[in-house]
Amino acid sequence: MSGLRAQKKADKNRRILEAATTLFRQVGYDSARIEDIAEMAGVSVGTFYNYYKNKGDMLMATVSMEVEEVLAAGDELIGRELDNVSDALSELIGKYYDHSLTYLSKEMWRTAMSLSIGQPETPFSKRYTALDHRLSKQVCDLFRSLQSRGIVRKDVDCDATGELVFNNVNMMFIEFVKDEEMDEADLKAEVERQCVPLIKLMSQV
Amino acid sequence: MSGLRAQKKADKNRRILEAATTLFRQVGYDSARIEDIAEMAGVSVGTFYNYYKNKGDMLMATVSMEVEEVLAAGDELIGRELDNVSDALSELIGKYYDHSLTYLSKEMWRTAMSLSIGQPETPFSKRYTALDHRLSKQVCDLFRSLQSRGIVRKDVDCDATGELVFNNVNMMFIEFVKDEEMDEADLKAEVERQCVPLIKLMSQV
DNA sequence: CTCAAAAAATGAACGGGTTCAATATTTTTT
DNA sequence: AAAAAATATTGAACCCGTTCATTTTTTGAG
Repeated sequence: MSGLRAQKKADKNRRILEAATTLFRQVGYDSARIEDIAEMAGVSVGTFYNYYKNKGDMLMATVSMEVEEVLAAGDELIGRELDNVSDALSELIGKYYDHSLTYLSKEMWRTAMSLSIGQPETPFSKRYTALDHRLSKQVCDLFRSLQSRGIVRKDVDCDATGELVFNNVNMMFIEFVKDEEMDEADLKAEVERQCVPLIKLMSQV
Repeated sequence: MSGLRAQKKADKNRRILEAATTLFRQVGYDSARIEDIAEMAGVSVGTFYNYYKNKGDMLMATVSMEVEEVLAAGDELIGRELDNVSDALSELIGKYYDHSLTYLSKEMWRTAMSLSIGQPETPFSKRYTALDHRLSKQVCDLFRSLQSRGIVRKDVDCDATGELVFNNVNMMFIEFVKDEEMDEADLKAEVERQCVPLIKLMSQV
């Protein structure tokens, strides 16, 4: 019987993850001390560090979950037959933004982004960056899909434009999480404002 | 004689700033301990905190200096009479990037950005964000200047497009400072690749 | 010059993330 | 089933940024 160890491990892993996400949302990422998380999970501080490399790593589990779900929703959208760039993009971006606060608070997003920029060599940062790239790629894919159906001009470079749009969407999202006052409607309005001119230019005449 | 106090204060301020920037560049921001900075400046740890609110605040002096100089160079450029969007933009962005590592290392930039996102309510973040906005505004101004001289199409929204381009330039700069391998040429090539299609679209036909 | 008030300097102590040597538990071997 | 080996747990100790009560220095009034 060598299942005992694996069983306990899985159980503890789950309890730690649960305790951490609960506390992050309840008292905020910064105020949630490792000691508290460990206590709530019924393990010692040392054990916490056997399961997660550090506090930031705990976030990645949640960030990953959030972004994976968003990516899946996006793929579903690309499969559909949309008939103009503006609506298609609005809907894709809407899915990104609507989902963004499902598991994560603004503070958690800020921390994730902050870690990803501040410590680019960590696994955390590399995973975060990879997720970002997949999102960026998805915007490119949407454009390509629309282009193949004659909705986007043939001479538009879908990769360049997709990245351009995604970078913008992402930058606006950073402003969004930096500002507790800003709500989703404000965010969407800002993106709309900045991207509309570009979309007009790339639409079939 | 009440100049003694002010004199000493200015002197210590200078010594602390000098020690900090030296150490930040010499051993890196993270590895430079407050204790070391204080010792090199010939003051105590407590005194360090009388002069700067915290470690991150030390960075802002340097970041400010860097960005102010870049902004001045940019203004000079806008004054000149350039005759096509692509060259004008390349030159402006070139000025941004060429100057970027004059006083700051990549690690220092990363830290500044990381702090600015992670702790948006601090004076540090607010100052950083304000500098960013001025840079963004400058790109808009360049476009408007070109538009008034018939080089950019009349129907282009200079603010929307300027922000779009700046956001992209900024995001590429983030990638640049995140990656120690990446050099300035790589950075410029990436921006070129992403922005060229947009520039074509906005140029006068 | 003296002294009380104001300003500045100090470093020990604190807090919280992280490490690690010692201890405990589980698995494997015989 | 006992011993040895492998694996997991533990919490005290460490590091470093930051704070704050105490001490030192400067100033201006009498």
